[in-house]
Amino acid sequence: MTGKSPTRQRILDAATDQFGMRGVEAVSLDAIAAEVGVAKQTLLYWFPSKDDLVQAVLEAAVLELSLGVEAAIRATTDDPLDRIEAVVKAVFRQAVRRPALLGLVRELSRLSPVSSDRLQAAFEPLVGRAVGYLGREMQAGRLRSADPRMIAALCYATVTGIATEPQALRSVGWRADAADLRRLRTELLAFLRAALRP
Amino acid sequence: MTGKSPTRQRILDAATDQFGMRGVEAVSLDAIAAEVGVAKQTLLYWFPSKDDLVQAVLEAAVLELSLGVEAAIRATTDDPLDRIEAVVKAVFRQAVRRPALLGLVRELSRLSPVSSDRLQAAFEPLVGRAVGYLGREMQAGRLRSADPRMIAALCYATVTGIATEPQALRSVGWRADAADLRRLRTELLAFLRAALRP
DNA sequence: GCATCTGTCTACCATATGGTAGACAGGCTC
DNA sequence: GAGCCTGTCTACCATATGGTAGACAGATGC
Repeated sequence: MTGKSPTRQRILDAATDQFGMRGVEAVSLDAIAAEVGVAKQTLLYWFPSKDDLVQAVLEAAVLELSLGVEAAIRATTDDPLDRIEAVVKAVFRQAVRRPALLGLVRELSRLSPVSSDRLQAAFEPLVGRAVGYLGREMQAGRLRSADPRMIAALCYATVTGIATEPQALRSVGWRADAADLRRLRTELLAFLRAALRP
Repeated sequence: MTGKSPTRQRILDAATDQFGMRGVEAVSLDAIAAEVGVAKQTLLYWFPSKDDLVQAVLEAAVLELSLGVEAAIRATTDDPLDRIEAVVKAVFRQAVRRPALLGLVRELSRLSPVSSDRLQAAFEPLVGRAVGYLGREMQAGRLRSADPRMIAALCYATVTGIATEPQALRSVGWRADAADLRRLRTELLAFLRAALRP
């Protein structure tokens, strides 16, 4: 009943990937079960309904993202631009390791208002800290002065957009290999630095 | 058989909205028909299959976006930052008038490789012009020098992210009313100017 | 007046989907 | 070794979905 069953974990992983890449409503329980190599009823044994599965996926994803970001923040200097760079790199690292993670956030935010509220509540601590931090650094003159909530939104939109739209980005000539991804990350960091410098 | 039937147009509009907001696979033909106030068979009369409807929606959306952007470009000065601002404003205007338009692009890019290729082909002319333009302006020293393809990707990701994720943005304190949207657009323009200035 | 065409509808159908009921195999307790 | 718990499965079921077949009402042409 705890979270330690390997079957449960494999279901969670597969669901995260498929939900994030194709959308929650577009993925059937059968599809997830087939990918795991298990009967649908096994899946419903671990997660009594699709909604339970979605919620479990959400919690795991938020935890994973939060831990990665917090670790990145702790491991860097005090300079806000360095910190932001560290966070972006951490998010990118996770997006590479598991491309569906950030897409999942968007998918979940579009389901029901209930689901959207759950998502917002789950991310609130992380977001609150980020907005507070940006505000203080702006006041201290170490970042271009602006509305910190809006800047957080812009950074979020840019990073998420880049990290989750490989298909869409192909239409602007992006090649979707590792080298291009690295160059894109480099450009993104330069872009953010240029936009945020005081 | 031409595109002038009002019923056909209403179906197209409703499908654009629903596909863009909820995802193509998550929207049933019955749901679209119900919103239009028509029987599903009427829908299948105008668009023989769901895939036909998706393709028609794609073509109409690309046309609409392209026309708006081209008009904005023609109506502005030669300064690249002004031009970019005009394009962003045009895209925003369309995103406000029809919130699903940009979301639709992302949804379509995730369906099948076939659909993704159609999308890329449809946007190629517009994107090609934009990348060429950015490259020339960078060479002329009127924009910060960088890889124009990457910069196009970043601008696209930022604008699309902002314009299509109102739900997700609520988690960073965005309020989703008209005033907040205007402030967000203002910040976005300042952000882009700061990032692109030579 | 009558045939044809156009646009919409009702009646179905095969399949897929989320979910229920319950069988079964293996291990644990006593 | 009898009973129970755990994890997985097969067999169903009600509903929703994309799509087909064909009826019907009104306009058009001759």
